[in-house]
Amino acid sequence: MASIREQITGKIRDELVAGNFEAGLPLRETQMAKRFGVSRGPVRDAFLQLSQEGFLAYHSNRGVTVRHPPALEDRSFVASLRAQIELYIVHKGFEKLTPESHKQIAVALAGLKQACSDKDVIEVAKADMEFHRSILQECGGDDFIQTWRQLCARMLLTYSRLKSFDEAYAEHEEIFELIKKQDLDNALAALERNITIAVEYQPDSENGTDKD
Amino acid sequence: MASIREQITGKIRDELVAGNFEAGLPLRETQMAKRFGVSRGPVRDAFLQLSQEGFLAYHSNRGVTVRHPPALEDRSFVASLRAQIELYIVHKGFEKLTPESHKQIAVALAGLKQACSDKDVIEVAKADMEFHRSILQECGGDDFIQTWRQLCARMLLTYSRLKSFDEAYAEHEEIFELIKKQDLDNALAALERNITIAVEYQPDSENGTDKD
DNA sequence: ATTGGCTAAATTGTAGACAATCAGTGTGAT
DNA sequence: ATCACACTGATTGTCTACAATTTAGCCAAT
Repeated sequence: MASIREQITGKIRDELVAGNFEAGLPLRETQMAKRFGVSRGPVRDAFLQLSQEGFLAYHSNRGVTVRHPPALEDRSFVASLRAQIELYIVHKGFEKLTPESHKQIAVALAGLKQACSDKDVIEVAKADMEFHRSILQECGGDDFIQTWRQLCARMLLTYSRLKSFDEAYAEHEEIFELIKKQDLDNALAALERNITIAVEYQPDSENGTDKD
Repeated sequence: MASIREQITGKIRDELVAGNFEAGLPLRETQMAKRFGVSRGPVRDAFLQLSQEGFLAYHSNRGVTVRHPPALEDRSFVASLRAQIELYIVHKGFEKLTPESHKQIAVALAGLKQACSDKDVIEVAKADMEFHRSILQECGGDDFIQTWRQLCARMLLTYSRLKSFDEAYAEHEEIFELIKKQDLDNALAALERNITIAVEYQPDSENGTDKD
């Protein structure tokens, strides 16, 4: 069973991805603790972790605030870094994939399918990441997952998929099929398209960050 | 004045960079708390933060262990990502640099000079990072500094400069001079050389990481 | 009107005690 | 001999209370 800290971290992260809190808004330890019916300790830990993950900005003695999404001009660079990491890991670990690996990825893909058919944007965003994460995991990319997560966090703060749910799912299914067929080159190309295309023509225009 | 958590985090990080703890070694909250004469709270926070920074590996209910350095084959990729971030930020913020910015960077450079003349490897490593950090800061790269830090952490776990202290200093001084001269192209080239060259021909051969 | 410092409320930072969990060890049944 | 299971010591996870810090409002002095 997951610890309270992990549960709290997940719940707050979900709300941040969902955009329930506007950028710059301060989150109070007491407020969250009361809301989830726990003490401030785990909430504090969650705030610290989410700050490190890039969702919150931490200010000494003044608490945390919801971090602003990256500037418009930086988003494609973030996507580029993320794509490079995924391509590197998949390229490196492609050989090691077993039928068991495929099964794990298939589970994640099924989650995405469900989320898409439910038309639940937040669940789609989470399932999208989980699909990619499972691939990285199976390719033995543990060493880079933390950095990858940070970049994803930056992208998730502005998540708004342009494509229809059906198209979104189809893209990922294609990636999975190419992986199963062991067609490395086309799998990498499909991955790259999927990552970098999502960042174009974002409506949002906020920017900046904070740090003490 | 810095909070206890920040002080503890810094001290432990220094020791990790210094290589005082071998990879895989578990660090105990009680042990560190006693050692620094504080309660477990701040130590716990420090462990959590250092885990996110990439220095420690966190295991649910079982504490943290010193993380293994990246596999030999991955190190140049880490360096490449780090270089891309620095080049991107400097390229983007070069215009914004003011005489005051130059002053800030000069301070960091002076710190490096001191560390080099003291021939203190750990201090050099820290001053090296601080020099680069100050440049990124002045170029307005706050948004990427966290990710940059993670990559640096991965590199620092195997820090062992091949060049002499004098050469190391000279490289950074050159970067600074080119920045002052506003020679963007050569500054970027010098930066890239400085970052990517340091990673070649490392003796170490440890690898891997852990995650629960 | 503006600045400066004082006070009080809200909030984060730290300490210490207790609960939950895990790794190892020994014991007994098969 | 081997496996299952309870027990124990060590360690992390959580809670509550208290200390330190910041912020905002107020009042007096210029």
